[in-house]
Order: sequence, then C-alpha cells, then structure tokens
Amino acid sequence: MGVTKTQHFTEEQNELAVLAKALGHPARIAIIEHLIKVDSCICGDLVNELPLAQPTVSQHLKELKNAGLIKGNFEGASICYCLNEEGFEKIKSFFSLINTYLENRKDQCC
Amino acid sequence: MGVTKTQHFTEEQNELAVLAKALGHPARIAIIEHLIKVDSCICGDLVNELPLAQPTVSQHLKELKNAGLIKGNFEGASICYCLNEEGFEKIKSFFSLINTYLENRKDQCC
DNA sequence: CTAATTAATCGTAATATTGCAATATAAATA
DNA sequence: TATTTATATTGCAATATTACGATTAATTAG
Repeated sequence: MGVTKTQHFTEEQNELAVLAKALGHPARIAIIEHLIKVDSCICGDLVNELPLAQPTVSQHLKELKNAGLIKGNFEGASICYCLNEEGFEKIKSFFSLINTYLENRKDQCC
Repeated sequence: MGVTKTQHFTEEQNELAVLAKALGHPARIAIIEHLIKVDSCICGDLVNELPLAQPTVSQHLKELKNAGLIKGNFEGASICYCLNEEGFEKIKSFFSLINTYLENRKDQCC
C-alpha cells in the first residue's frame, strides 16, 4: 500500500534509513559537497550553483535539515547553512561496522 | 515534473545518490545488518526475519543488488546473498572526505 | 515606512516508491 | 514426471517524492 512499515523496524534502522534517504538525491549530494567546498554557505549561492529553481533548492535544504545533516542560522539577510556533525556521526558508526566486517570477512560466498 | 534531473549532476553525484537511496529504507538497512550478522544468507531467512511479505523482500533485495550493494548467487535450491564490497567502497570514500573536513573544520558558523 | 532582497511555503502536476496477492519460474526431491 | 520448495515477476492501490510557479514572510537599505 505504499507506506513504509516504520513501526516494525528498530529505531536505529529507521534513523539510518532517514539519513541515507536524505542523501539519496544528487542535488542533496551536490549541496553537501558545495558546503564542504566553500566551508559555510548562503542559500542564494546554491541556487546559482545548482540546476534547480529556488523553491526546489529550499526544499532539498529543508530535507537535509530535517534529517539532521545540516544546520542553518540567520546571518543578516540570508541564511548560513553548514554541515551538522551529529548526523554524520551516526552514519559513520554504521559504516565502521560494515568496513570492519568487510575487512575481516574470510570467505566471500558469492 | 517530478523527475530527478539526473543529467544536470555529475556521474559521481548520481552514483552516490543511488547508493544512498538504496540504503534509505529501514528494511534494506535491516537486510544489510542481517547479512553481516549471519555472514552469508539465504533469502528465505530474510522473509522470516523481516516483517514483510516474500515479494516485498525480494523487491528490496533487487534494489540493493541494482545499486551494487549486495551480490547474489545460486546455491542449490536457494540463493546466497552477501555484501558487495565495491558498492561500499564508493560510499566509504565519500564519507572519508566528509570526516576529514569535519575533523579539520576551524569555525563552525552555525 | 517603502522598496528590494532573500528564502520559505503553498498548491499542484508528474513520477517514483512501497507493499502485497496472485502468478510464474526454477531447482530439488520423491 | 509430479510435487515441493525457494525466489522472481506482474499488476495494482496507496502514498511519497520531485519540481516549480506563485505567493508569502522576513530582513535590510534607502
């Protein structure tokens, strides 16, 4: 029926999925990459940087913010967005687990 | 409208988005976690493990496979699924970039 | 206060995702 | 060969996502 069965999964699994989903769009990858490149950012910048209209960029920023991957504060007339370490920490520990597993994996059955 | 403007982003950005999107569902996170836990897996296992019907699990496996995050081989009557290192490598280098940035970031403007 | 600038929100069309029953396919076994 | 077992595919309903024009809200400059 089209609704994710969130209730049936653990909180950790749902959190990770939310974070990954937020990164699951090239525009949002581009936003993260741009934030790293300029090391602090105004939204207007992004509208020029991305091949998308201003409302669309605003929407993508909102999703990244909701997922906890970026933070935004008013700075004069515009808004300063930057990476939110907290969100990335959670992803980091998940991938650490995977990397440790992959490095120690003895026999790859497939 | 409603179609992601894939053409306007770099191949790397699109690839990362595909990988992240594939992880953007709790069932698929659960599948990855289970594959790590049992260190090789048969799909039937997963149908019992997950709160989803067999066709739904099959679909999620397909998406993980398409994204390059898991591999599957026939093993007798059933199929043996396991992690595909290649896919995770790509994600790893992206997060390395982010971690390096976050660790060296001087002033957090937000 | 008014105009200009910047970014968020609303409304909506186009498309994608999620989930499952029903069915199909493929291999193992009796 | 017929049956069982394991997994994939199809078709469809419910819902979510993507994108953007129009509008609104908030801030700054004059």
